[in-house]
Amino acid sequence: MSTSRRSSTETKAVILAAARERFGADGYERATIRAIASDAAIDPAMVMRYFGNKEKLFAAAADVDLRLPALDAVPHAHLGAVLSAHFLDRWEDDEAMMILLRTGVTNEDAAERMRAVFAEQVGPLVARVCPAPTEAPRRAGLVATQVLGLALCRYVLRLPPIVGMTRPEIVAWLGPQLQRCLTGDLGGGANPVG
Amino acid sequence: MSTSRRSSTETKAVILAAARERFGADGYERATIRAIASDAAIDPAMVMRYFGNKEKLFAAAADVDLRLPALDAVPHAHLGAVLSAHFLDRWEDDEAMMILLRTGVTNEDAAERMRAVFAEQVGPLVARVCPAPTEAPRRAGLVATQVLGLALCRYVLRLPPIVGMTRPEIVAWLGPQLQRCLTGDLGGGANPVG
DNA sequence: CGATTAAGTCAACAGACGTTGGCCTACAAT
DNA sequence: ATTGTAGGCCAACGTCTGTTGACTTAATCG
Repeated sequence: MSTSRRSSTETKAVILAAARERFGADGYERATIRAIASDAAIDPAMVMRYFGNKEKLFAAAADVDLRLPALDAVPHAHLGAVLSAHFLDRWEDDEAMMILLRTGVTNEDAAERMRAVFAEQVGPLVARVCPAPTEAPRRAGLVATQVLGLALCRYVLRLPPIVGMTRPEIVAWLGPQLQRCLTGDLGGGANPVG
Repeated sequence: MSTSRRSSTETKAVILAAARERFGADGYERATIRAIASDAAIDPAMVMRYFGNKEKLFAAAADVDLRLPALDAVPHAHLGAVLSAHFLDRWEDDEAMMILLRTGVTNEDAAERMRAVFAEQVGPLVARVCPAPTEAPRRAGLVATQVLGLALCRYVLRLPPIVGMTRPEIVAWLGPQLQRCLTGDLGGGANPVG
């Protein structure tokens, strides 16, 4: 058993897993092919054999799907809460999210990918639930602002007060925030302070 | 004049300016000492002479002061608006902000620095204006969430809908957001959807 | 069995990086 | 004019990076 060889697809998967972990933890530049290969207990040349390139390996590792649920059945008043719980889930079990955030800040390809994710996945969803269709892109962008801001502070910068918040606390906070992004006043009205 | 030599402090300043630009544009790893020196029209060895280290050069370049105004005279209802305008100003004319954001995502030293900025500069300010002093750190963290989320999407990832917002539009949007971070309900109450 | 193919290793390349030490060269004081 | 010194340049070091090509081993098939 210990001397048997892995199948091609198997090793490819192992490499990809190691790559996701390294890219997510270290970002694009500091995640070296040698380190990824070492994590996968394999020779660096194998990585090149299967993925051709560091860039292509990254592209494969940073493939993000938000898996946004269809929100048609959800009452509009609960959209924010549902979305915030969903984003929190995705963020905590899909390393690709962290990869894109960590590398999108330095790498233009990753930044473009991030833009595409929000334009193609969040945009259409927002379009179906927001009052004026014209406002959909901006509202999707504001959702990005909220989600990425929280993820940045909690998972990347690890600001203690934000890390210290429990999951329900975050949902309770982020829910209304997202709700305002989706269906709230965009800032044209009077000062809504009370 | 063209053959005259610069003074020590002068070149040091030139190097620092070039370093700020490069760190801000490229992040820590991709901003090479050679490139910085080239921008400053100087030999890489000079950078070492004056700053000793890449790390020390970075530390000098990433020195951030939010220059937060004293908000004691501002009516509580306008705190969000004042703060959002101030942050927007700081963000657009101090490259150190971008440096910290770009590098704090990959570099642990920069992340620590970012944490310190919000704990030491935003924290005390929030403590003086928020209802319960115990909540100050968390509220400061939430402010960070808002400010960094917006800056990330607008200046780093360049999400088109967010880039397309005018300055007044942003202040009009961010103001109430910050207001809620400072004096609003933290999420303990009932569902505030209308 | 022998031959073919797929999976994996090894050693090395060329380039870029941070960093170092020695060598100029312009200026100021003697 | 001669020295001293501080600002600046050059060439090189050791290391790490992505990447390549030739080699070795295990499984498969005739």
